[in-house]
Amino acid sequence: MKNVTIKDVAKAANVSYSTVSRALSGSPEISADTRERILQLCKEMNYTANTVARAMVMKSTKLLGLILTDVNNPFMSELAYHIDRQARARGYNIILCNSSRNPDQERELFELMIGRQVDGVMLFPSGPESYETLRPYLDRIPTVFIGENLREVPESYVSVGNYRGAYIGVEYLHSLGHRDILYFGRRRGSTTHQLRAEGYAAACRDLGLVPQYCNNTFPLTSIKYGYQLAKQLFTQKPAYTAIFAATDTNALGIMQAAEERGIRIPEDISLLGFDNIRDSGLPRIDLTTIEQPKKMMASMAVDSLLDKIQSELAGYVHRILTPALIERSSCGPCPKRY
Amino acid sequence: MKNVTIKDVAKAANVSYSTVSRALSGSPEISADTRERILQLCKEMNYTANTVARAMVMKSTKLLGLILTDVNNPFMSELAYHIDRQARARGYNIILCNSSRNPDQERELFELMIGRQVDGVMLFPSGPESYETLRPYLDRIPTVFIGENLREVPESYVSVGNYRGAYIGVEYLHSLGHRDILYFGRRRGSTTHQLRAEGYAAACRDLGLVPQYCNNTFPLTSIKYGYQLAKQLFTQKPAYTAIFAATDTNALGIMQAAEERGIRIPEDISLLGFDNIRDSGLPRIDLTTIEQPKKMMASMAVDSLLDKIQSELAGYVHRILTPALIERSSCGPCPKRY
DNA sequence: TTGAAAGCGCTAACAA
DNA sequence: TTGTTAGCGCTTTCAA
Repeated sequence: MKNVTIKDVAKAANVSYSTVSRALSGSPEISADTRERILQLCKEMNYTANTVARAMVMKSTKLLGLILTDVNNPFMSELAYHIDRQARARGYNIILCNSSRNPDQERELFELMIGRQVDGVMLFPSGPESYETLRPYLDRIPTVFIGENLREVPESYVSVGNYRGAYIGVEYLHSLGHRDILYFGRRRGSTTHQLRAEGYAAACRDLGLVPQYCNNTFPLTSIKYGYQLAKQLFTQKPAYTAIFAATDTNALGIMQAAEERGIRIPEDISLLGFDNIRDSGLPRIDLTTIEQPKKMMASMAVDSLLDKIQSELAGYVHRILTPALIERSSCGPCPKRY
Repeated sequence: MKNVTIKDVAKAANVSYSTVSRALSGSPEISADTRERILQLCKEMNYTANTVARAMVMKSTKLLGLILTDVNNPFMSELAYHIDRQARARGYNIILCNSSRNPDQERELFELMIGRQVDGVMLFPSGPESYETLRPYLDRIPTVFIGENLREVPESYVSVGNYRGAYIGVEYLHSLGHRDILYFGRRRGSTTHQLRAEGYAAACRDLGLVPQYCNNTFPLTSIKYGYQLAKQLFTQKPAYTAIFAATDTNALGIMQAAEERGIRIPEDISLLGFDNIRDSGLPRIDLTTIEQPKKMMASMAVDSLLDKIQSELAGYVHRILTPALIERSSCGPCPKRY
């Protein structure tokens, strides 16, 4: 399994190994003749440049760390896919790690990334406190936060306009005739949730609606918790004709609870999600939702990070992408009475 | 952004840098005194060992390549999650790449992995021909194939018992009273599909059933193609009471087409899938299916690969895991008449 | 128990 | 245009 090195090629070509290096790097300080000869030889000998050795002297591994809470989450796996593509297009590869939403692991992973000399890291923070716990590392390695909106924080991030997304969601439901819209699943301690809830509240105010909430008291957001919350909610008589779920996962939980209870969507109540995870487009689910432009987020995250790496500037950039409404079949006109 | 090196620590501790190296590596050739002192100093100075430099001399990066066709596929993202966890538990990290089912990219990625000196690679092959096209690399770098069953090939792989899974699927439908079972979505050119179809055929033979097929003529398997196929299928009068879909994605497409046509599942026809992707457990979908034990596959893949790396043995291992039936709500007793 | 020195495969400055 | 050499940060002989 011993690989061919630059020296082996040099010996075979009867030149010094720096000449080989020049041929490979496309340096102009070499005759076209020898270059051709050497390149040819490299092919024949099956030479593959040792990226690790190069990284040592170049002080750049062309490796980017991607720390997600869980690739298995459909939102993040989509992000991961596009991040890989975009990074590769720019000559970088990805080291993927899952923090499992564990702040300790998150810290360990940063340590690990630094040891691995990655050129930068993209982080899907496990919570709003990640910024604090990772503070010591942030000026040791270029970092871009992604997904979770870290408001007022002097670090680069890319995120969707959560406030705006919630706002247009309410506008949409209002345009369908709904006047009593329940906001479902707001979770304390998540900046993203706060922003969405604020957007909802603002839209209600502007449209003259009375905000109603069903808050998520669980420590995180998942279909299961959404289901449990909704099950409880549905024991009470509804004072709303539409539910705006804080996330698609919440919406999926609501769907399940509604089905069990014989509540029809959208005939009895309209249901609007947020995120547009892959699941939401599945047959039988077909959830109307606010889209996070994941491909664009991935692009922006990689670009921001590479900018940061290349410019060595100490500054930061917040990129907020525009959310869009995806109309499917879970929202309908407001029923006459309930 | 300059990182502290072993030399900096040595200078501060007033020892040679090989002494620092010893302290860090837990070598016994050092007094407990100096070790403590140095370790303490490392902490204070925020020293993080440079893994790249270590890799050069150790000739091991502790990095594993993971080449998937698409992390965004729910089956693969689940695999990726568990592979990361298992690899990390054993001191390795993952470089993730997507081949997008493109054989050229697959080749390039192997080249890339070799250049990066990964200790081994796990490959979800883009097709049965991957084995051939990647042939030249397979003895340059330890490789384990995963997911797609490469029958009769002298390379290590981990896979599920596809034949067996299809067999128990038919048995299950038979036990519900079904006698006319359509096998849906078999695709030419996929070994996995061949094995499943053979298992189906064998079970039919053993149970005295007449096999019926609806083959997938598209170049790959997806919900969309499953839907198109099913839409076409449903224009004809059914001669079956149950459909065994070759994959869960096919089954999801069938569900969509059935819904459009007013065909109820499982009242009118029973539907059985294969894979147990995350989608299948979603509310409203709740597909009965044959499970691929993904966590176990991930474990086995990592373990097999590390075995191969450590033992330097030229042999290969095929690990075939046992599939299991996951009962949900898409299969029911055979209706009296149709 | 510690230090000195070689070397991993490569790039780049300097010489020829 | 080509060769020589130092050095990236580390591990590991070999000497002291």
